[in-house]
Amino acid sequence: MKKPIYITTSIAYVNAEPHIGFLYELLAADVLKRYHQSIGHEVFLVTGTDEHGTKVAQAAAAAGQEPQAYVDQVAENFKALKDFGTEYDYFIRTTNLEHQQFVQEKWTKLVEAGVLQKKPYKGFYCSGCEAFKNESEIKDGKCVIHERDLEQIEEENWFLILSDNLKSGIKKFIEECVEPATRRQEVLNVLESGAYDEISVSRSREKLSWGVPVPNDNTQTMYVWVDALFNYLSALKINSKENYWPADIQIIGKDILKFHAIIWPALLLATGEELPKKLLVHGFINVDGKKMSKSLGNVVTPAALKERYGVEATRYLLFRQLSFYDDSNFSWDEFDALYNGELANGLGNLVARVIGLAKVIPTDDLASIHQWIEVHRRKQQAFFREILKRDRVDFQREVGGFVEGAEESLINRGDSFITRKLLWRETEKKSVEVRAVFNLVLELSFRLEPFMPETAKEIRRQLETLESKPLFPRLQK
RNA sequence: AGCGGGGUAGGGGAAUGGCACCCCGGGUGGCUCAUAACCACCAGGUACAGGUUCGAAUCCUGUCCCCGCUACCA
Repeated sequence: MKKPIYITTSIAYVNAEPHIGFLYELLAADVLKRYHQSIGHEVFLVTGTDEHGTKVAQAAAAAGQEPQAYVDQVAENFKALKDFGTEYDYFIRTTNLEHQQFVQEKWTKLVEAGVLQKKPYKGFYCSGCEAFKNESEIKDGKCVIHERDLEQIEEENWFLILSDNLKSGIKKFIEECVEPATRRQEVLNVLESGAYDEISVSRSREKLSWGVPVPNDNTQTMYVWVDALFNYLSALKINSKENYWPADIQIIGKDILKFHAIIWPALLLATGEELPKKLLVHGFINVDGKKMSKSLGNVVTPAALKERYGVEATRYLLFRQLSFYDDSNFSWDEFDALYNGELANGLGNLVARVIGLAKVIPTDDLASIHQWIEVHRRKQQAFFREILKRDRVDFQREVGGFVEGAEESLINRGDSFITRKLLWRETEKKSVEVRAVFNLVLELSFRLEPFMPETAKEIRRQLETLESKPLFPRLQK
């Protein structure tokens, strides 16, 4: 029996409401889960929230709430992304007591392994970065990023020490598991620069009170990343599924690559755990060319997309318009154009055409539709197996329903076929051709199923009943 | 400053050394089954200057320009 597939997203930091970047990541995990399930794999998908840290405490204070009450409330907003058909199996929260206990056990192990050491530390601390800065990051006594004065701090902190041995294990991991290749190179540079040879992984309690206490050291709180990264394992422990490790696919954003490609494998190697098989790194979504931010007021929320396009079309549009592995740009106009062009005029219209024509397929012929469906299901399974063998799934292409090895979509092929064969004339004499295009739509429904599961089922329902109902009504200006 | 990403048709995006492709928009013709939808054809493109190569959007060097790593933020 093959080990079940374990897929994770990053856990979202709860100092703000969810936006479409996180939804996109979660949807990608969901699509991969559906690909695997459709070929018979068991899958466990975990997402969740990272709820510790100074910024969360500050956000709570700003909202006039106790941190726990605040995170309880925000976590619900992230859980609600299930509305988008994201079938996660477990939602991990780092304030979960079992998780915290788990992290403390791991911490103790890391100390025993000699990887964590407490050392007096004298350094320059930037309150903007919430990190100590080394010489290359300081200019004229100021942080080069924040251009603000640094605090000189002398205190004892815990450090994660990367031995040469650990580093070579990390390097191997990066070379084999990080996708896409540009990210691989980027993070290899960081590893080799030595900037992460010693990482401060605790903060004094006064500075950071909202976090997991360091075991046997009541002066220190764990750095949030140590706490957060272990969620991928604690989620399994909590569900008694430890045997699902190592993760098959971990999906993250490019901003947290260093933590996942350097610190995470270090923690795993040092505690004798296997490393994840793949780290899939996505880019960011800009809005009208600018980064999404509260101050610019250009944050696009999942709810806004859902309201305009509905869940199924939102899933389609995010994957079709945006480039998963690179940064890309969101604009309402482009989404509208794509919705009308490919979903209303393309897919929806084609299904309606075919239903109309299919009335000439002899009834006893149509009675065997279930067999046709099974044929297509098996055909798609073979295709999906091929897709999953690739280093990374090209979501943008797959969601477009392209014919294998061609730059033509099945939709265009169907429309073109109907027109060339003039299927609406003397239709009763062309039942062979009608059946061909009918089957093409069946195939399309399976192809799109990981992205638009409800639509796929609805297409098959309409084909079985020959009852036409617009799938994607045109958007009016 | 440093690190990283990028510049592809009028707009937006693909293309991991091998026919530059997709969506929107423009033009011409066709069709009227279908959601005023669809089909065919046409026009139009790799920022600039060199180099490597049988072959470069892709690799190398240089120039110009844009963006991210900067509160909030994936």
